[in-house]
Amino acid sequence: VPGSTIHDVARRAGVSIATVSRVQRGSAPVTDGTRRRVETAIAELRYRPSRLARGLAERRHGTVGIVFPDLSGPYFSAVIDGFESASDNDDRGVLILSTHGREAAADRVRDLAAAVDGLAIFGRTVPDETIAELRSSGLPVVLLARPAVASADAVRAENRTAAEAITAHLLDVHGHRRIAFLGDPDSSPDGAERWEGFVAAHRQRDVAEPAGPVRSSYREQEGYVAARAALDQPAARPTALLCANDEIALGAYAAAQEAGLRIGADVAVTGWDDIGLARHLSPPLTTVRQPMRELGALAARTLKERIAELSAGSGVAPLRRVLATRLVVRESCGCGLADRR
Amino acid sequence: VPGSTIHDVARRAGVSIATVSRVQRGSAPVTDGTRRRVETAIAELRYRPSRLARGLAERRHGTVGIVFPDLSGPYFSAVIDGFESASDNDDRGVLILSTHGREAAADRVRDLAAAVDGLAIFGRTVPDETIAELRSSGLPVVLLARPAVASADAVRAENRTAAEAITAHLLDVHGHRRIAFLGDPDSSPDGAERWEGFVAAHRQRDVAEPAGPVRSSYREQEGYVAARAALDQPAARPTALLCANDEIALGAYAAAQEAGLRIGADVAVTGWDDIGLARHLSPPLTTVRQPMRELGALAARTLKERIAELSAGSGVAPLRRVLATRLVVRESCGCGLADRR
DNA sequence: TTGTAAGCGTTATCAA
DNA sequence: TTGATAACGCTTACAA
Repeated sequence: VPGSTIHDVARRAGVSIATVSRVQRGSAPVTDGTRRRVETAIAELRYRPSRLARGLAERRHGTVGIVFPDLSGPYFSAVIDGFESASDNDDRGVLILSTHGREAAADRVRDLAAAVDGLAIFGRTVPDETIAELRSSGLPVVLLARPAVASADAVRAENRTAAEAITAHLLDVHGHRRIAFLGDPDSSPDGAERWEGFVAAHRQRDVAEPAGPVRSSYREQEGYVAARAALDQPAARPTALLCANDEIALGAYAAAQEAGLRIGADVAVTGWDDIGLARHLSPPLTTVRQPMRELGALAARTLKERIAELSAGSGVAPLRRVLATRLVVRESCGCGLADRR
Repeated sequence: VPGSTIHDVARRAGVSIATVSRVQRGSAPVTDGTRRRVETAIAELRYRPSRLARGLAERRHGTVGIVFPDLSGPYFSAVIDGFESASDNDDRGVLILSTHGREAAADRVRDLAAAVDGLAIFGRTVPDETIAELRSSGLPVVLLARPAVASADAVRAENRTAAEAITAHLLDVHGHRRIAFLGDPDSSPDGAERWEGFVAAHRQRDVAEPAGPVRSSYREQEGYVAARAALDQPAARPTALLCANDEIALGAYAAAQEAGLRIGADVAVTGWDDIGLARHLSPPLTTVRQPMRELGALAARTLKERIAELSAGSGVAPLRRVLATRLVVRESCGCGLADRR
């Protein structure tokens, strides 16, 4: 019985559509007999209320959205996983959008915004003004891995201190004096903060200011190219490569091996994220672990709360949450060299 | 001006709502002057038609859905990426749902079905009858990595022949006679077919029938446990581990190393999927590559076509598409041992 | 406890 | 070229 409506059910059960509505959402008392008749009709007709119609009447979509710059790679996948899991408990649909780095993103995001009760927005996918606009229309928005803006909530993972820590490790423990930063401070807020921490660690010590970043997107392929370029400086070849994420580090592994350099011994390499593969590499990758799944989950929970508040009508200050990250020392930095096979 | 409606715009522009609708969707000719007034009003009010209302009137949701058993791991993430990319070109929202292996899945899927114009369903997330029910309600459904059912379209990657090929490689090239299959034929159609190919390869040759599968989910952790169990048979320790996916193989790597076995030399290990990390392992993993991103993209394109046909009203036979997979021989099977560092 | 009817914000059909 | 107005399928006062 394809696409039966509330009217079909009402007719079949010999009641009004109001009663059907009451039965199926339990919003008001209904006599046992009536309820049974309605339930039977619902079952027989396989009736499911139209989400569109219900949403229109209730003035809510029953969905939340999440916007990414890109969907590939373990990082985003972990965030989605966390976001979906947390939303799911709340029986909300999850709409997902990737801007694919396009410029026309703002428009698609506005489109998406018109289809959800709340929106999580990642990094630099849309300009600040779009976010402000969304907020001013009353839509709950939580920002991910991105500086706070307007009255939107913001959750992110700590970058600066961890970047200082990993740089310090290279500088102090292993005595490196020429470390190259592989990544792009301009492409993402995360990248910028990691770069800052990197520079700060140098300044806090009495060592030469580091050279500018060797630009690379977060992809392995570009990481490889950047690492080659960095390593191809006979005069001042860096002795360590601090990569802005693990995928870049992967590219660096390949480049180093090609150059006949042993990772850990001849050149140190570090990553960021601690994706699943990091500990399986040889040598295992020293990196910074960030709680990606938790990031997504927290965003979803925050959104849920805000949506609830909207009807409750309380006015809480925007959330600013920074999740802890932690240095994971393995062997690619040069630690535990003796253990290497 | 939060949440202005078509009426607000009409009032402001001094026209009827019908005219606003015509202007903003270009469905009928409108005088230049009128158009301009309406456009101005739209801009000033930042008007965006409600998707709910529009959907109700147009009888379409403007979204497609995709259902997974699980969202973690590189495999699903690649499929999502492909699916989203292909849907995006069509300006459709993508609703994503993970059943998390729960039994109550059917109900959530039916829920989701009430919110989309088409649905892609993965593996064994819902029972056949649910699929038939969905189809009979007229909803376009495409099945992923799953046997065809009812009138739903189905796309999947080839398993059996590839499983035969990789088993043959182990049997013929490397002369193994005791190969353990790590995975669970009962948990997914893919797993079942891989197991069948594995057994078939044995039967086609004059070798002993393989032992039953060593059960393992597709997770690294369980793969590790299964590999330990397999390797812990002093009497008849297998000389090769054929894993149902790369993550299980990862667990097998750990187990083998723990047992003091050199992978490739003392024990062969093979995987399935060719996830990014496979070639970065040491030794690099011999596996079967399947086009995961393409699988998702094809599902999305198929859905799009079916949805278009629905209004056009043509009645094509359900699609049955099997994407090619291919054996990727690296070193974990024992090949190129001399090159090993 | 149940029914009637007024929305919810669009699209689309008819007239004018 | 424009404007009324009837759907679209549901929720929810308000009456009975």
